[in-house]
Amino acid sequence: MLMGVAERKERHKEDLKREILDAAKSLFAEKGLEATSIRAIAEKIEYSPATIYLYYKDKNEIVHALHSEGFKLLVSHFEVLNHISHPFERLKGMGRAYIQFALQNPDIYKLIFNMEEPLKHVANCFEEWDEGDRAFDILLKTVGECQRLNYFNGFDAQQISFVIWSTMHGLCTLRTTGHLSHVAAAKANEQDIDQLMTSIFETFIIVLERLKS
Amino acid sequence: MLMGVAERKERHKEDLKREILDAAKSLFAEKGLEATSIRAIAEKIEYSPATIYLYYKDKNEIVHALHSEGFKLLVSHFEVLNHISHPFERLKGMGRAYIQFALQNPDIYKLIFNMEEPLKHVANCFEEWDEGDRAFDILLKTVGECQRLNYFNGFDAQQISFVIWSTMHGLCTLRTTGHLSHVAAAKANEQDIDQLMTSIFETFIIVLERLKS
DNA sequence: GAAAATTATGAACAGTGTTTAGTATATCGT
DNA sequence: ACGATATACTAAACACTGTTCATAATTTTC
Repeated sequence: MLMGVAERKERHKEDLKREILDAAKSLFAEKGLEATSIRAIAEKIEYSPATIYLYYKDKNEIVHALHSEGFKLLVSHFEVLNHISHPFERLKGMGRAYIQFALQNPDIYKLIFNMEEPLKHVANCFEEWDEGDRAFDILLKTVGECQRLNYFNGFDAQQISFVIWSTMHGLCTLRTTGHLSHVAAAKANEQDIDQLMTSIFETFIIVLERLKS
Repeated sequence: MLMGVAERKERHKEDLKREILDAAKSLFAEKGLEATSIRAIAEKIEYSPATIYLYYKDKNEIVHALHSEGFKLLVSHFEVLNHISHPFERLKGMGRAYIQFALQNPDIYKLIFNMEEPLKHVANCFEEWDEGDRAFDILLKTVGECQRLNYFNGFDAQQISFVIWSTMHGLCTLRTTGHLSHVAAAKANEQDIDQLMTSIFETFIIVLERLKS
């Protein structure tokens, strides 16, 4: 077999993996995770269901591929903010990026955070969540830099980082599951739900700012 | 038909509903939500799968019954704290109760919060989430009382309530999905995960206390 | 005890993820 | 160019799932 041919086939193979992933992503976004069948993905890319299994071991592997991709996207959103020199301003930017990511990719967000990962594969887990750890490290580092400017005085950087992550994650989760909208509606708060979310975020920022001594 | 007989049958019917619910709850806790089949529930109570459908319309109705029960349990955990006169102490108690509830009933917790409710039934939704709204109202009221003691000065009670809910919910969700453990492990923080969670909670309490003017 | 109403079920339907045996297709050495 | 070989693909089946429905068993009523 010629060298070039092998490459072309390899490329084609990668292309099909991408096609599968894209089809899966769009169907997940449209119908949800559980409601999307392998057969539906296969039909979308005009292949037999069995073909999917030549490119991905199972449905979980597809989910994890999207998981990994989603995380890299989130981290890339963070890295854009590196140019902001003031760490607290950067922290604010990260919060906004986090919210934006959750709102723009609600299904990927749920995929990443709201699902207990299949405990099985250990090796994979490490690889996947390296991204997660990196994201947390960026947060931790930023909080540390803030402390040198007298933010979060007297607090442990890691603890504060966990609190911040919890708050942002909780807010996004309540939003994407619809619970925020529900309670807001019950409180006759008819304003735009995203505006409510933004104002909650801003309140949180003010809370954090008050921790500056 | 005698009057007493009708009552007895009605009681039996209620008993079987309970049996189904208990079987479902234990199986959900053991195997998870999606992994538990109607057939498995039926086998556990030693009835035919079809029988389940004489007592519950669908699997969703079973889930919602547990949902409703779980919420009432949470609210009851809150109401025990009514005797605490100092509102901020009561708020702390609520936080602890919330965490305890999430840790002791992780599957019910996920059921309530981490699932987008089937959008279908409107009437049901209202009933179910009355409990949710009540829980939020209790929080809101407590925050309001705190403000009269100069806590959260200059903040809107509703906004602060949402921030508090977000933080607690985020913390519990990160815990029950295993993400907290993962990142903590990566940070070589080998201490007990529940202890970590408690200390994050305490840090959050200190943050809130700093908002007292 | 017979009739009527209630309660329980076996079997089936349409769907799921996944495996396998077998078929096309493309590449290879000659 | 052709037969052999390796690759890519798929139809069919398996063991599940939630759910329905006609039928059977049981209980209650008269």
